[in-house]
Amino acid sequence: MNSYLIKINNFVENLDAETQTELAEITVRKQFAKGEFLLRQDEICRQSFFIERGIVRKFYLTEDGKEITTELCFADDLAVSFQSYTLQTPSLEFIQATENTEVTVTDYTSFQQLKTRFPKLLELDLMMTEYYAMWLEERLRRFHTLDATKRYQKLIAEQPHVVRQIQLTHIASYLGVSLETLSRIRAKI
Amino acid sequence: MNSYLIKINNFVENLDAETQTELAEITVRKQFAKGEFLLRQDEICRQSFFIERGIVRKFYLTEDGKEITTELCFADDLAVSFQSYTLQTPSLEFIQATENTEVTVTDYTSFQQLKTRFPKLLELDLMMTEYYAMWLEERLRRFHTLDATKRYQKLIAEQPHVVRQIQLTHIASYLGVSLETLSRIRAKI
DNA sequence: TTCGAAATTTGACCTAAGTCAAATACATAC
DNA sequence: GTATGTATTTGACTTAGGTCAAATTTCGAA
Repeated sequence: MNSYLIKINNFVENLDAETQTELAEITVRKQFAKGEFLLRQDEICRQSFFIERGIVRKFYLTEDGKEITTELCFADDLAVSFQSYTLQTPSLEFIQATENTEVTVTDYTSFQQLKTRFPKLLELDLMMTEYYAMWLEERLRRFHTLDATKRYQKLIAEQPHVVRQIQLTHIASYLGVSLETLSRIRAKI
Repeated sequence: MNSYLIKINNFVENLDAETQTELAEITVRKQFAKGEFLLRQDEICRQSFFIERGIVRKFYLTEDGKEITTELCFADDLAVSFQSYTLQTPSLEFIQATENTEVTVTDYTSFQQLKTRFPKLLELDLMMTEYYAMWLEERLRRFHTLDATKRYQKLIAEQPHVVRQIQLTHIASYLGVSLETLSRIRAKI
C-alpha cells in the first residue's frame, strides 16, 4: 500500500507542463512557528497543506476536553481536516505545527475549479483520497487486532522519528492509550 | 455528512444519457444466496457490488481466527474490499451475503477504462471514495470517544434494522466488543 | 412437532488499561 | 548555574470489558 505513495509522486512529476504551471499558480508557500495553528476547530478548512518541512499534528477534543491526535504529518504528507475540506463545513479538528513548519498551501475553491479543466487533477485527487481511505482502514484494523504494546512497537518500527520528535502525550493519544500506560510500555521494552 | 449520499445519488441520476448507457453495459445483475461469499480472503476484488436487495457483511479474520466485521451493507450501499479493489491486490477481507441478496456488479477494469473516457465517472468515483473516507473517520472517532454501550445505542438509533436483521455475533465484532458484553449491554438497556 | 444445532444469555472470574496522585527528570529563561 | 514550569515516570488502586463455562432460547430441517 505504501508503494501507492510512490505512484502518486510519479503521477505528479509526470503531469504536463500546463497543468503544473496552473497548479503552481494557485499555491503559496507559508511558514508556521512551533505551536501555531494551521486550522482551528469550527473553522472551515479552505486550504490543503502540503508539508515541505517540519511536523504538523491533527487532533480533536473530547467532551471532557481531552485531546485525541488523529494524524501526525511530516515532510511530503498532505494535511487537511478531511471532512471539513470535503464538505466545506466547520472542522471538528485542529491542525497545529509541533515544530517550525513550512507548507505549500493550495486553495480549495481554486483547486476545485482547476479540476474541471484538467481531469488529470481529478485523477490525482482520487488517488490521494484513496490513499487516505486505505490509511484509515489500516489504522482501524490496528486498533482491533493489536494491543497497546504492539501498536507502539509497530509505530517505532515504521516511523522511528515519531518517537524522537513528538511529545509522549501526543503519541499516547495517537495510539489510543493513556500517557501513563505508554510510559510503562516504554519502560518495559 | 449523510447528505453527501444524496448528492452522490443526484449526481448519478443527472449523468448524461451516453454515460448512463455505457455504464449500464459494464454492469450485470447477480444473486447470492444467504451465506454465499461475494469475495473471499486472498482473492482480488475485481468487481464492485452495489446492493439492490438484501444484506452483505465485510469481515476479516484475526490471527487467532476471530471474525472482525468491518462493514454492514444494505440496499443502496456499495460493497467492495477497498484496498483490494483499489490496488488490485489480494483481499484481507471476505464479503458475504447474510441474506439472499441481489447486486449490480461492475467490473473494475471496465470501469477504469470508462473513467478515462468520461471524467464525470472519475468525479463520481472521487465522491464515493470521499464518502467512504469520511465514514471511516467517523467510525474511528466513535471507537475513541464512545464506550461499548454508547456505540451500541448510536447504532440502534441510526440503523435500527441492523439489530433486527443481523446476528448478534456480527454486531458485536462490528462494534468491537465481545458477544457476551453486547448481550449484557442489551439486557441492561 | 420435535429434535438438534446454532444463537443468545447468564454467572464467575480475570486482565489490560485507565485514573489519580506523587515523584522525578528535563528544559528554558533568567 | 538556578529557578520554574513542563514532560515523563512510578505507584496504588479501579474498572470496563474480556474469557471460559454452563444454561437457555431460538430456529431450521426432517
